[in-house]
Formats: sequence, structure tokens, C-alpha cells
Amino acid sequence: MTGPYPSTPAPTIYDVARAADVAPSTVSRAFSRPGRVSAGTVTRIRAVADELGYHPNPIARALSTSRTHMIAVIVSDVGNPFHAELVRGAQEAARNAGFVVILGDAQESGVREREALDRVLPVVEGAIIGSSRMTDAALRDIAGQRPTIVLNREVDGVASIVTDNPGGTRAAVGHLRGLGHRAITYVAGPEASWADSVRWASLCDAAREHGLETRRIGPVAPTFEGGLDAAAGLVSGRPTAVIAYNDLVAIGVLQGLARAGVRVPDEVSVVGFDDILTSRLVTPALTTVAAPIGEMGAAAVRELLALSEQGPSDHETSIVMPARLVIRESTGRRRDA
Amino acid sequence: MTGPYPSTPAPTIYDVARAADVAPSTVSRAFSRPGRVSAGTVTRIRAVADELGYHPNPIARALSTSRTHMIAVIVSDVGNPFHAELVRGAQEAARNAGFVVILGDAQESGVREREALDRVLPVVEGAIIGSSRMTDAALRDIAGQRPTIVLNREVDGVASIVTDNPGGTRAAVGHLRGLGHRAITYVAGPEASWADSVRWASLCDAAREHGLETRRIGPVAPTFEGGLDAAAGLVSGRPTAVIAYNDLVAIGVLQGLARAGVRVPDEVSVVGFDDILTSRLVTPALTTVAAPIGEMGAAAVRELLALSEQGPSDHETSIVMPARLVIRESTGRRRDA
DNA sequence: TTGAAAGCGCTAACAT
DNA sequence: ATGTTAGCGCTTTCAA
Repeated sequence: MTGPYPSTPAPTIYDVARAADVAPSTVSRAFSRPGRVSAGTVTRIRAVADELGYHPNPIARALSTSRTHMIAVIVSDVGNPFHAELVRGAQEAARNAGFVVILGDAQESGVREREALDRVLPVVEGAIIGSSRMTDAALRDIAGQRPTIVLNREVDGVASIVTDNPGGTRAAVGHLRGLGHRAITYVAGPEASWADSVRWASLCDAAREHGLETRRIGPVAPTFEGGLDAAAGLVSGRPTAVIAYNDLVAIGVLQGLARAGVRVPDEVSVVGFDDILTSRLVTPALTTVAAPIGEMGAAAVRELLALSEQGPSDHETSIVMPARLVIRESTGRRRDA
Repeated sequence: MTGPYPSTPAPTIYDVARAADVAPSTVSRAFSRPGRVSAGTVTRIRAVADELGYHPNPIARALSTSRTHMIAVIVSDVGNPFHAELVRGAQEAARNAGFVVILGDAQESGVREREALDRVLPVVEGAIIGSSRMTDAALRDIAGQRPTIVLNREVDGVASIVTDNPGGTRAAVGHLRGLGHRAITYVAGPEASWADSVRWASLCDAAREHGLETRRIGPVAPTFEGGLDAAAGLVSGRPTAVIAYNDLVAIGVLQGLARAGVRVPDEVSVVGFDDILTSRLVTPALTTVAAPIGEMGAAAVRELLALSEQGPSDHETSIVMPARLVIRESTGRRRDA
């Protein structure tokens, strides 16, 4: 029933030019800079174009202007709600700016991340890299080829957007301290994760300030399953408070603990990072250090576009977005053993 | 610190040709069909190219071949875990096939969906449209322009991939029936959703077979909030069993019911559709009609690529993937009022 | 304001 | 096996 695709070759500016009795360049102008063509001519050309079903060919346009109006958004796993939300924010902002997003999924691998980047970089005007698993050097290399924004990561010489991990962690530690906890166990995420190191370091700092002890287990995968794995170690370790690398891991911990018959928050308090939607839905609802996920994605796009307009500066900025502790039901007063 | 982007214009086949002392076309062949160039020449050219830092320009290539190696994946909301997973599956399959995916988010609006499509269609070799909110006619129009696969939707003349909604629904109804329920309330999703109509229709059929009554409330947004809204109506309606448009809505219902002090599954049983990760994590864990989400995305890509190779056929196929009922904790024996 | 013509980087006949 | 030569569809000087 349906006919072959472009049954007849798509009309070009030449077709329109002929039909409107003007030069091809005038048709081109009519679409790309209508200001440089008399109003009357523009309307006539547009009319003819509509009739012919003409649409500028973005590829041809890109070839001669070297502007594709595409940006790359690379995340380590779109299936992860945190990334999905990030992508959503970025894609909406991009759309509003007249850009299209090419999505890359690194599947938690630095190598694949690099491959994805190499694959799309030649085509895009810039890249946003979320939760990179690549080395600083590799990231700098990428940033040298195209405007680049890294998210949840700070790299010397590369523009970035991060959340206030130290502040958020401090709030979480203070909260736990206020509930009477004396020691905190951190469930570590991927070793290649910058956020992981920062969170752990901030936790150590904050704990020291508050005179608390810290322990650390992991690393585990930044997923629900990772948290489940960690729970096993937690059951034997008997901590009263744990802070997990992110919400997914924290939720896995919650579940693992529940399966082992450990009660949260009665026996152990659990805190996560990010505040993904699911965190509100589990039982007990998760206390977490919330990040403005969608806005980060949108901010990344804005920064990227700014960067590509003004060109790279000597000192790339690192924007830090606020993090705030959202207290729910997974944390409670320490109960004596 | 970081230098301007492409400090020096990127090398082209001409630069390589000159340096390797061959014709530009030979360089071109060395990259696009190495088989048609002597092995020695190929290695020499590649060496020179590497040295110069040459990389084929995908845009230029696309202009002359009219093959962009890009496909569009349009979903109504990437923030929705169902779509995120779909996108993940599609993006991975695309990558494996040497394609890149352009992501579009319709934000639950048929108009935006159309805009996104119009924007990207000229650039892609095909489109995958998940949970479309457009009309059949509009979809057919799109499918006439480029190879297209619609997901979770059946449209005459357009290739599609759907889950076995009737089968899944029947299983759910049978399950509920077995638990002693005599009436089922359906919480409807978006009116523009094909899955919604099919699920409701299947529910009616199955209920009739089993001699059960059906009621219907909504429509509500296909989100957690939508479910929360629905819960209010549910509390007054006093059904003993409800089937929701999808998991997110079902989870909202769960939560709303809990807030109202209604116990699940003791007082009411709740069933969802899709089996997103979160469904396993909420309390009580959600009984749901599971779909192979990621595989659907991957299958869509394969079908799309096949479609674009063999050209459109008269009768586009509709692939139906299996749905299976996953029984968890949100359904239970009917308790007398 | 409009036209003529060169060129963006690559592929694809057609020759040799 | 390799070179020559047109384009692909658009933008952009440069002229008129």
C-alpha cells in the first residue's frame, strides 16, 4: 500500500529557483537569511517551495556551513533513571535552542564511551558527557576537538557541571550524627567515577569534623543489583548508618537488608544520592542528597552552546549546582545494639 | 590552556592523496571499499592518513551517498523508565549495526512529536516511534517518507512491534478471577494511546469470558502522579481489583491507596503493565504484565534496518512480542467487604 | 536586491 | 588497480 519512500527525488533549491524564476542563490537566501531578500520575493519563493514540497537539506547545509545543529549526549547507561532524567533535560533544552541530540550509551565502559565519542564527534557541534568513565587526559583530548561539558566530574581545563557533593554529604553526615550515629559505612560505586571519589572524600572530611568513624565497602556496580550485593557485606558488618554511592545502590541495599531481616531505619539508616523518582516510591522512602537532575542537563546544553559561541577560554568554568538533603523514612535514631 | 577547537582545518582526502601520491578517489576507496584498492596502497594510505590525523567526514559522505547512518528514536517521555529502557535497547542495537541514534522527546504531545519528526526525518535513514500520540494518518504520512517502525501501536500500512496485550490482559484477568474477584476497575491512560484502547478492550473481552464486571476511570497521565490522582476516585469507588494502564500509574495507585489507608492487596488488588524496574522495588511489589522492553527496542532497530534495505512491502508486518504475567505482592484473594 | 560561480569533502561512474 | 571528472544540495563571495 505504502509507496516507496522518496518516490520522486526531493526538490532542491534549483527546482524551486526554476519554478519561481529566480536564481538558486536567491532561494537559498530566502530560507537562510530572509532579510537579504525583498519581502515579495521571499513570499513568492516560499509559496513555490511549499507547493513543490521543498525543504532545505540539512546535510548539504551542514557541509557548506560546517554547522550541524547537533550535539552529543553521552551517558554511561540510559537505563539508569538518573541518566534518563539528565538526557530528558538536555534534550529539551537542545530542542529549544534548535539543536538535535545524538544519544550515546557507554554501558559503563570507558572504552565504549570513547568509541561512542569518536563515532559522533565529527558530526556534532559539541558534546555533553555524563558521569564519564574515561581518564582526565582522554576527556581533555575530547574537549580539545569540540566544545565539551562534563557532568558530575571535574577535569582541569574542561568545563563542567557538578552538584555540591561536599555540601550534600556534610548535610547527610550531620543528619546522621544528629540521630546519634557514631560511624558511617560508605558503599562505593565504580572506581572510575569521579563522584564516587568526591563523595567518599567528603564523607571522610565531614565525619572527621563531627568526630565520626568511617568505613567503606565495595566498589559495586552503580545499580540496584550492586546495592543488593553490598547488602550482604553490610549484614555481617553491622553498621548503624550507611551512605551509598547513589540512590539505585541505596535502594538495592534497602532491599537486601530487608531480605536479610534487617530493619531500616530501626537497625540501620540508609542514605543515597541523586533523588531519582524511585526513591520516593520504595518503602521505606529513601533519605537522599538530591540533585537538580533535569536542570543539570539543561544547564549543560546552555553552557555548551555558550562555549561553542565564544570559543574556549583559558580557564573553563566549573558550575556547581546545589544539593539538598531530602529526609524521608530510611534514616532514624540510632538504636543501641 | 585548551586551544581553539579544530586549530587547523581538518585534513581531507586531497591532503592525504597529495601526501600519499595517489588520486583522491583512491583515498576515498581506501576508506570506503578497501577491497577495490591494492593491499599495499591501502596500508600506505592509512599510514599517511593516520599521520595527518585524517578522518572521513561523515557529512560529506552522507551528502554524496545520501546515507547518514542515523536513525531517529522518538518517545513520548524519556524520563519514563519504560521509554528509557526502550531507548537503551534501541541505541545498543543501532550501535551494533553501525548506526547512531537521534533522540526525540515528544513530551506526551502529538504536536511536539510531529515537530520532532519533521525536524529529524530529513537527516535519518529511518524512525522508530514509541508510544505515538499522533493520528494513524500522520503516522502513515511519516512512514511514507522514511522507513518507520511504530512501537506499542498498530497502524494499517505501517510496520510495528507490539506486545501481546490481549494475552497479557487475559492472564491478568484470569489471575484476578482465580483470586475471587468479581469486578475489575481499569485506570485509563492517555486517550491518544493505542495501548490504552487495546488494554481496555482486551480487559472487557476477558472479563466477559470470565463473567466479570468492568469499570473504568480516568484518563489520567501515564505517570506516577496520574496514578495518585486515580487513587482518589478508587477510594470512593471501592473496587476490589484494579488494572492500571501501566506500571507507573499502578505504582501511583498503590501509593495513593496507602496514603488513604487502603490496604493492598488485602482490600484491593492492583496490576500494572510493562514491568519496569521500579515495580519490583515498591512495597508491595507490583504484579504486572511484563513486556520485554529492551528487546522491543532492539527488535525495532533490526526491523527498521531490514525495512530500509528491502524497501517497503505492500503489507507491513506487525510483530507481536510475548507478554507474561509476573505475579508479585500487589494482588491477593478478594476479601469480603 | 539579485545573479554567477566556486567550493564544502566525499562518492561514483567512466576511463585508462 | 588507479585516475578523471562530475556531481550531492547548499552557502557564500563577488559582481552587477
